[in-house]
Amino acid sequence: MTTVKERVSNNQEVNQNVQRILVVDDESSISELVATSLKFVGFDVRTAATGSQALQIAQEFKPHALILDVMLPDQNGFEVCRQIRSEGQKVGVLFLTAKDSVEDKIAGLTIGGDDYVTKPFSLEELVARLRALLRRTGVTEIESDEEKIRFADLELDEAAHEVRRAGNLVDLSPTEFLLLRYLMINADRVVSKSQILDHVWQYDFRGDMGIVETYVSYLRKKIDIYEPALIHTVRGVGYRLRLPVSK
Amino acid sequence: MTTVKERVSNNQEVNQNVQRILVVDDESSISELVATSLKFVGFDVRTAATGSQALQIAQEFKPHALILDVMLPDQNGFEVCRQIRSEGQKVGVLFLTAKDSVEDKIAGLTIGGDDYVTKPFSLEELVARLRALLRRTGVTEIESDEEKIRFADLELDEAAHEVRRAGNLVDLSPTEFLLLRYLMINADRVVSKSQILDHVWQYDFRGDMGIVETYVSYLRKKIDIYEPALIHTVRGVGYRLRLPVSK
DNA sequence: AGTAAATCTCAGGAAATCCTCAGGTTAGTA
DNA sequence: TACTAACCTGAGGATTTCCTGAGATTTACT
Repeated sequence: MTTVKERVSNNQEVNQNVQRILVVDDESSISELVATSLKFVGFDVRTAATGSQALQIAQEFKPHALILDVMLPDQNGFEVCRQIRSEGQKVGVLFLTAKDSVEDKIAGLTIGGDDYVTKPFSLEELVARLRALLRRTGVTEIESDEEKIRFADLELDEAAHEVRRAGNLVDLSPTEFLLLRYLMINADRVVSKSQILDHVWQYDFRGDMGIVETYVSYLRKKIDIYEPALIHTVRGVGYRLRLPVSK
Repeated sequence: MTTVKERVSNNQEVNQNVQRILVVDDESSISELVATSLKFVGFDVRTAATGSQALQIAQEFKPHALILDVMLPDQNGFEVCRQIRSEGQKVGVLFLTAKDSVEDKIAGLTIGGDDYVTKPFSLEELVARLRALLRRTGVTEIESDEEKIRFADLELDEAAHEVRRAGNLVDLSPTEFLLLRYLMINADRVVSKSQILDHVWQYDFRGDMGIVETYVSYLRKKIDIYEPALIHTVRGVGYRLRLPVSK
C-alpha cells in the first residue's frame, strides 16, 4: 500500500519489478476505476476494451494476472482466457461478472487457481481477491506478502479469513471483515467515512454514511470489548485505528 | 479573501517546475477565489467555466489535478473527468459539490485517489485536501512532503490528525486544528484576523471577527498551557506564532 | 419454503462543537 | 491617572455529529 511511484502512466516499457495486471472490460468507467485503484496500490496496469485488444496487449505486456469481464463485445471472457493461455502464458484470471448472470456456470469454469467477482464489487474485495489469486497461482516472484496483517494485538489472516484479538478468535461478517482490514491497512491514519464507503462498500452503493457508523459500532462490539479500545473516532473527520498514547 | 495580485494571469506558457491545477466552476466568484489562493501558495493555475472549455484547456495545460464542480452548465463534472482521463491524462480530481446535493452519488464515484469537498468550504481545507490528493495519486515528482508540520516543540500530523506540544498529545476540535495549522504554516509572520477568517472559516461565513478571538482563546488554553507561550497577539494587527527572543 | 445471518434504514438521545454575547482585562495615549 | 479601543474569555444556547437499538429487507443455506 505504501509507495510505488509510477511516473510514466502510459509507458510502454514493461516494469520488471512490479506485478503486471491487464484489465479487460468494455465499460471504460469500470476499467478506469479498477486500473486507478490497482495502480494506486502498486501494480503495473494496462487496460483493454475488447478481447482482441486484450490478446494483442497481453503478447507484449505479459501480465501476471487478468481481470476479465465475462461479457465482452467481440468474444466472451473464457475464450479470451483460453487463447492467451494457449500461447503458453501462465496467468491467473479474475473474472468479472454481473450479479444476475448464471453464477454456477462461471463457478464451473473458473478452474485452477482462478476466481471471480460479481459486479458491483467493492475495491477492497477486488484487491484482496487479486492478491490471493497471485499468491495461489504463484506467478509472483516476490515472496513479499505475508498473509497476515497485524496491529497491536489484532491479527487479520487473509488466507484463513480469520481475525484474532489477543489470540481470541473473533467472528466477523464479510462487511465487518472488509471494514476492519481497511482500518488496519490505514492504521494510525484517519480515514473519512466517505473513504471507507468508497473502499469497503460496492461502488454503486447509494445509501448515506450512516451505515459506516453502524458497522463501526458492530466492529467495536466485537473487537473493542477487549482493552484497550483500538477504534477511535476523530470527530468531524473520520475514524482511526490506534493504540492509546503514552500521555 | 484579501489581496493576492496575480500578475501573469493568462500566461499561456506552461511552467514545468510547478504543479498545475485546473479549476473548473461556472461561478466565477468561486473559481477566482480558488485560483487566487492556489496561485498564492505556489501552484500554476488555470480556470475554466464549462466542461468543454475545461477539456480544451486540459489538452495543452496537462494539469496534475482538477478541481471540478460537479454541476456545470454544459455537462456534469464526472463526464468531464471521464473524458479527460480517457485521453490518457493522469489526473487526480477534487470534486466540489453543494452540501445538500445527493452526497451518495459523489461518494460512489470518487473512487481511486479522488476526493471531494462540499461547498461552502474553507480555503485551508481545500488546499490540504488538494495536497493530500497530489500525494496520494503520486503525480508529484517531488517527494518532499512529509505529512507533518513543525514549529518549536509543536508538531502537527496531517495523516493522523494529531497535534503534540513537547510530545504531549493535544486534543483539538476540527476548527481549532485548521486554525493552528494556518498559524503554523505562517509561523513567525503576523496574520490578521480577516486573513484567518478567510482561510480557516468557510467562505460564506458572515459572523464577525470575534469568533477568531474566541478560537485563539480556545487554542491558547490547549497549547499555551505549556511554556513558553507561542501564540502572540500583535495589537491592532493580528496574531503571530513565535518563540520568545533571546535578547 | 423456511430459517438464520447479514445488510441496511431510521430515529432518538447523547455529546462535542460552534457561535454569540457581554462583561472584564490590557495596552496605548492624552 | 483617566479614557478608549482592542482584546480576552466564560457562559450558554444552537447546531452538528455520532452512537446505538430496533425493525425492515435482502441473501444464503437447508
